[in-house]
Amino acid sequence: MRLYDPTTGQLERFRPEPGRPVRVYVCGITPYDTTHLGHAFTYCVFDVLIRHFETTHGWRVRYVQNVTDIDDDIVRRARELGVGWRELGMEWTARFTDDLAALNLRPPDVYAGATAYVAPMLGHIARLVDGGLAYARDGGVYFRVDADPGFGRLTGMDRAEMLATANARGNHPDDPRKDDPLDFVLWQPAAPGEPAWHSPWGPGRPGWHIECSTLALALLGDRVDIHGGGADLAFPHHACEMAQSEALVPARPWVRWWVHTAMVRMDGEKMSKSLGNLVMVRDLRAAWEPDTIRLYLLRHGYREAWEWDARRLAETDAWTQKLHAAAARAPGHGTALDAASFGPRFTAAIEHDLDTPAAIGVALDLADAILAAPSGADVGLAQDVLRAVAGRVLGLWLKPAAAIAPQERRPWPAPETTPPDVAAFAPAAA
RNA sequence: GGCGACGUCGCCAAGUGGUAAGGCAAGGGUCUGCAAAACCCUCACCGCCGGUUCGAUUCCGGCCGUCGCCUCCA
Repeated sequence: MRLYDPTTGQLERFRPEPGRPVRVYVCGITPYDTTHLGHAFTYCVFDVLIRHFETTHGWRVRYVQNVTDIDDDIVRRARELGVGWRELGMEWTARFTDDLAALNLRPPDVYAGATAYVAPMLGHIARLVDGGLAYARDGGVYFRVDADPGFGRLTGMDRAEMLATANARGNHPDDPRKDDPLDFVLWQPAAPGEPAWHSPWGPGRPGWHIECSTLALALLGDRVDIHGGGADLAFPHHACEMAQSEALVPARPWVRWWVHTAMVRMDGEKMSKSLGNLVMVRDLRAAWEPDTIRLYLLRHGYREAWEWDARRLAETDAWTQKLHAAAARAPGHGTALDAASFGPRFTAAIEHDLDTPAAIGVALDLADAILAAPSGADVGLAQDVLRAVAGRVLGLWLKPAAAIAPQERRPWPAPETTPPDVAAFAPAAA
């Protein structure tokens, strides 16, 4: 398969490492107000990629996704709402996974909350400190960006540029605890009343970036084949992950393939929590077939930013009707419809940098052929092809939501979590 | 400012070194008591300026414009 490699800027041939499963890590959500179309787009893209690996190539895939279940935003929002941060996170995570399961997304093999991996994170942080790559100060621990000459290379920026930019933007370049404005937090000291875990540096909670490094290292080993996420994570999140992880493992590169999905816009601006311009999957589900939502997402290439457009969604519904009608047509016993060319055409589209828009086009052509076949024609084999490409790879249900049996859905597990060491911190809170 | 992406008919959008799919909208028509639906037909020299070439919308350079990222973010 040819897949865009941001380190070379070109399409490169992807293959698994011999004798190993394809190790896929996709950065998950921070659950406090999800799931908007942007989230759905990202996870849907990786769902098709993984389905293609498993179904078309027969490769074994080990898929890990995290949940940032402890975070400033969660703590803040919980306080605003007067609910527990854990309950808030669990509720939004459940909504997220329910939305994705409704859209027929394959669950990860391991779905892990950051809080379930605090202990190994502390181990990693300690190793970074011991190695001189990080320093502890006033209860916090910071990664010394200086220590990694290649820091930020993923986005092609050099250090001076990042520094100049950060300073020009007035982004806390003079946090007294940090040696360098670009240094980032590995362990954050907890304020009184906040959830906290014990650490050698005092009560606190993990920084954002370390969680993904630790989860990937713990669950996928020293190397990741595909590390994915939204394009907005490329910097700094993935740059920081890379710096940490490559300081902890010998593998170079630690990640063989970074895959970033483009942003979804609304009214010309990125759809994001902070702007509040969100289209929620939950709301769409009330009005449209799951297949329509899936097709609508996948009709956009994963590297091309696109704009939310209700009219296009409505248009896409016509595709759903066509595909459903083709899948539901009575097979017949007459002359068999020759659909042999559609499978290879479909696969060629997917193999070309996951060109889902083109792949959908092939599926629609196939549906046209099935529907246009003479009355009584045997379309059974053609329908098998349709189910293979549009069903198993694109992940469509190929039938209305009302016809989907409960046991056909693959619910996502609740993420693993671990409660904070409240007892150790409670006195300070009081 | 730096890095990156993009700029194709009113809107959305595919695509190619040899004069550009499709959808929506619009206009015309068939049908119909009128209308709707359905079906048929019509509708673009591809941001601007150079260069390469027999020939560029498609390749290269510059410009203009839009968007994204630059420690909240899928």
